[in-house]
Amino acid sequence: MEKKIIETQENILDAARTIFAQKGLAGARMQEIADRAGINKALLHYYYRSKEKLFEQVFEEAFKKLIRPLAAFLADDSELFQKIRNICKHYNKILIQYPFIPNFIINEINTNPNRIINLISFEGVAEGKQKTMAQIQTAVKSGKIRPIDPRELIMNIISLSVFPFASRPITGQFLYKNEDMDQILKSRADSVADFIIQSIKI
Amino acid sequence: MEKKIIETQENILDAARTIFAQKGLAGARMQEIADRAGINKALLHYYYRSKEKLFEQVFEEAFKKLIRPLAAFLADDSELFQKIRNICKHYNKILIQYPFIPNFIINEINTNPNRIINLISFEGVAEGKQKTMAQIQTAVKSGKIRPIDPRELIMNIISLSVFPFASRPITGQFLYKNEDMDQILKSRADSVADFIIQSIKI
DNA sequence: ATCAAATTTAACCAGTTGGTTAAAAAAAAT
DNA sequence: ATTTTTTTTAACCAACTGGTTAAATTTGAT
Repeated sequence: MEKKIIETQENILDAARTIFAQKGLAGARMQEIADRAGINKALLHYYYRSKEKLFEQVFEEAFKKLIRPLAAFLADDSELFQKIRNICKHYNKILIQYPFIPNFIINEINTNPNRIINLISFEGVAEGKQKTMAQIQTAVKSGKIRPIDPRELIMNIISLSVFPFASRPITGQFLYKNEDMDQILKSRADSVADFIIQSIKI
Repeated sequence: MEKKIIETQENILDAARTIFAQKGLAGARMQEIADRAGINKALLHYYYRSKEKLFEQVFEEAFKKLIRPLAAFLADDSELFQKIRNICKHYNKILIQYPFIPNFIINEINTNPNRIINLISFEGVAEGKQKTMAQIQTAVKSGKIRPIDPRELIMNIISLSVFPFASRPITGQFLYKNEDMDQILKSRADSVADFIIQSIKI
């Protein structure tokens, strides 16, 4: 029995991820999620009491998928340039897999800013941030890299890693008409890190 | 009489911009838009036949606000570095004014990809793109800048200019707790251009 | 004062949506 | 074979939503 239960639960979550990411909380329909999961509405409510509960689970899971690895990379002991390469490579990999997460999160937090409250102060993300910021400042002082505000550098790394995926429906059309965007986005992994390092190194 | 009409129309559009940007097409309520415009629902429908029509107007207007200046800057004859500075400065200025536009557009195109069809092949944006891409390639060949794929450079410029605004509710919380984000985003205008130019110049 | 346009009031409607319920049926566990 | 759990069926409901209507009222222009 266990397997069937887990399978159904996973079918529901899969469907919910797709529908919520595409249409948001307000635009998603429980009936559509049920259809896509291959079950009926009654069973959907049997597993997840309400749309809101289902959404929260999907949302939190998606949020963690982005913030956890960031926290991990920021907290580790790699040398700065290597750290930058690691983050770029990892975000590229994870966003190839789940390209709709950034837009999904940004949009839903924009709609309901309260949602971020439960998720800040998250699993040592603050410590990692402090650590890497200190690392950047040291690199600046020792003359390893050009002067730059640490937070701005982190912002630039995230922007370059994430935005091309979030804006794909538009920039893909605008810059790469009908070409294989998957391939293009994949190939950015290394060049983005190079772009950043080139900018800060002396 | 004319003035009142225009004033009411503008009140409606203002309200619609705010509500649609915050909640999207699906999440917005006509009643809420009417309330915010200081009128009633009957009058709202008297001016704009349907939610969809009202939304289309707001959406198209927002889309143009981002794409037109991009097309203009890409098409003009400035020297490359100056062009980069121009785009960064202009997007910074316009996004300080309308910070919710990027997320609004990205999200709504993601929800309904058909919306982009009417808006591509837009006011010579393709020509501008070609022109600047050629300019970048020339700069690479002449040894003025390091080798880089022109489209990737354009993507990086847009990413660095736009993403900090789109992701503000999250990155603001994460990187700049409780600080004056307006001031911080404003101050990026020049440093972003420097960051890019530093990366590509020889 | 008169006329036309703008705005309000308030009731109404049909369709949709999240959610419930109870009984039956199917599947799995014992 | 019996019991328990999962799933379906199908009908139902209350709340909400976009949109309409018609009459009354206000407002501005002439």
